[in-house]
Order: sequence, then structure tokens, then C-alpha cells
Amino acid sequence: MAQKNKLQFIILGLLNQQPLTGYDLTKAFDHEIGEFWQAQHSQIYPQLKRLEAQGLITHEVMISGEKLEKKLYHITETGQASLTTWITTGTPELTATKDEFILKLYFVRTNRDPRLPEMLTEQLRLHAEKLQHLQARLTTVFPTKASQTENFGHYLILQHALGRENYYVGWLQQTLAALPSES
Amino acid sequence: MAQKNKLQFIILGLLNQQPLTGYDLTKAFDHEIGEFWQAQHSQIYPQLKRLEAQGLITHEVMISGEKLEKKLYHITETGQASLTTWITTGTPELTATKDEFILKLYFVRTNRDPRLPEMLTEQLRLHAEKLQHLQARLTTVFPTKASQTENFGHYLILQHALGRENYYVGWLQQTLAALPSES
DNA sequence: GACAGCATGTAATCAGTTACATGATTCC
DNA sequence: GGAATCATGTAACTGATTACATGCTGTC
Repeated sequence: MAQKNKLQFIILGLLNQQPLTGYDLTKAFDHEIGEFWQAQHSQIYPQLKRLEAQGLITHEVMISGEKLEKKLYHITETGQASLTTWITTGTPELTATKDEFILKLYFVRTNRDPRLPEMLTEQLRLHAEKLQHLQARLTTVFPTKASQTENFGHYLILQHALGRENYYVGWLQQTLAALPSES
Repeated sequence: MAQKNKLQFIILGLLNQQPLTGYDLTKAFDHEIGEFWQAQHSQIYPQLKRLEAQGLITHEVMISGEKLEKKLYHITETGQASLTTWITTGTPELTATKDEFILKLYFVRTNRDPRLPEMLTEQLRLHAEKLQHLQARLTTVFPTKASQTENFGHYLILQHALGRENYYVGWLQQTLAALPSES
């Protein structure tokens, strides 16, 4: 069932928190939400038009300075209903993680393949960096116990991503250590 | 950089093990390799034509029964070189895992959201099933220590997927247990 | 003869990336 | 005045899914 256009729900979810322009939404994908989902402005602007045509959002035109027009989008009640339905409806399909490194590994036939140490070491470096980055994010975005329950979902997924990277790093270290010594 | 056409390398990798028809390749995505990558025949047949046009594979026509033609594809030396280059070249981009459930969680604002227990329980069931399935696969495909080093890459990624699901299940259980009691 | 499975292809559509294109505002 | 950033859009292309389309083989 492909992707079933998840972007529309991300936009609805973000607009449900506060009115935003297309530009604001684009920036959101460069920062916070970009940690686990990406979208470019060339995808966002047409999607906004479609959502508005469906009556899920509306916009008002704001003027910046002399004449620069920006469109501030608001979610409608219909939009909120659509968002709620999406969140409430079950998510019975586990999306396969298309990890290119894992794919390459599949075609390595023996544990004596001379490329293995280098391949694993590179991934170890990358995932250790990601782990560090997530650790820093978690402590800056959620410094206190109280802040964690304020934006609970965001806290959960950051913490989940951290745990996942932690597992990945451990697995890479173990696998590297278990390789037969080069000889 | 999008996907950079990984399908071509999967096909090359599979043909590097043995000659196969388009139909065989399609089936491979329903079974073994389908555990972590998907492709339909409508994507495979055109890709085979492109790979052949590039000289990375060739085919011979086989006759089944009276007149059913099948095309048995072989990898060429150029194809093997291309496969090796792909595996050997670094994999510096970590693909973000686009997990729809995680995305939904992001829009849940408080730990008292009444939808949380149900959402987490459903995922727990799904990932526990996946975990069991992977465990069964690992013991049937790699019953002995010796078999593990025979097809080392496949063993590694199955074992990696198992560990990942194991982490996911544990995280879901922990998160469920830590929710405030319903009242 | 019916049916499941073998075998190969194309067409239409959708999601997502990259590139093209334009203009205003703010700060130095 | 120049540069970075704000702000909005379209076009071209790629990767992937779904649907359309056809015919043969082996088994009951």
C-alpha cells in the first residue's frame, strides 16, 4: 500500500499545534521533525493546495514589510477530525527498513571477506555519531522530568531512536570483535 | 540522493550466486530477501532489460514444455565488477527509518492520552510476531555454527534484524508499563 | 476442462528528489 | 549595494506500487 501519503498528516499534525506558512513547514523538516521524516518545499506547497481544496486547512494572507505576501495556514475542524482518525486507526504494517549497508552485507559470503572490517568500522563511526547527536538532542530538548510529559510523543520517539542507535552500535562492535583475526 | 537505484545491485548480487529468470528474481523478493527489501515484477523486468543494455548481464532463452520461453539471466564480468564496486564503496548515508507508528506517536502530546495503551499494545503484538518469525527463520536457515559462516552476510543481517526487533519489543513493553494508570 | 502456478511484459499513477524560476526583506 | 534568508511556486525525473494484459504448464 505504498506510503499512503503520510505527508498530509504530518502537515495537519504540525498545523494542529499552531498556524504556519509553507516556509515554516519546510523549516520544520530541516529541524525537529527532520530527525525522522523529510520533505522538500516542492512537495509541501502542492500538498497544501490539495489539503485546502479538500477543506482540511484554510489560509489567510499576511503582508511582511511592504508587499511580501505569506500564506498562513490553519487547520479546520474537518482537518482535525482527519488527523484524529489517522492517529486512532491501527498501524498494522511494519515498514521494512531499507538500510543500504545491511543490503550490502547480505552479499558478503564469508566472515573472512577482507572488506568486512572496513565496512563495519565505517558504520560504527556513523552510528556512534548519530547516537551522540541523539543523546545531545534528548538532554537539550527534554532537560527535566516535567518537560518529558509535556511533549510526550516527541520525547518517546527521541528516546526510542536513541535506544535503537545504541543497539546498532553495540551490534556493530560485537560483530567486529567476533571477526576472525586478519591473517 | 534518493535511492540511487539499489534494485540493480540486488539483482546483480542474486545473479552472482546463480543464473535466474525474472520470475525467479520476483520470487526471491517474496521469500528470503523480502525480509528486508521489496520489489514487484513490474519493476524487475524493465530493470533486467536496462542491465542487459548496459552489458552487466546477459540472457539465454530456455524452453519449458512445448513452447513456454523463459529468459535465464547470467551476470557478466562487467556486472561482477559493478557489484564489487558498489559493495566496496562506502555507505555514508544513514537512511531515516520511516516508521508510521513512530510518526503518529510524535503527535500524541501527553502520557495520559487515552489512545496510547491501545496503540502501543497493537505494535507490541506486531513486533512480537515479527520477532518470533525472525527467531524461527534464524534457527531453520542457520541451524549449525558451520552454516553461519557459510552464508555469513545473510546470517549477520538476520541476526541484526532479530536484535532490532528484540529491542523494539522491549521498548514497547517498558513504555507501556511506565504509562500512568488509567483512571 | 478447470485451476493454480509459471512466465513475461506494459500502462497509469503516486511519492519523492532535484532543478528551475522569481522576487522581497533584513542586516551588514 | 551585497549577501543571507524569507517566501512561493513549477517542471523534470526517478523509484515504486497498482492495475492491465496475455499466454503456457502441470495437476487434479
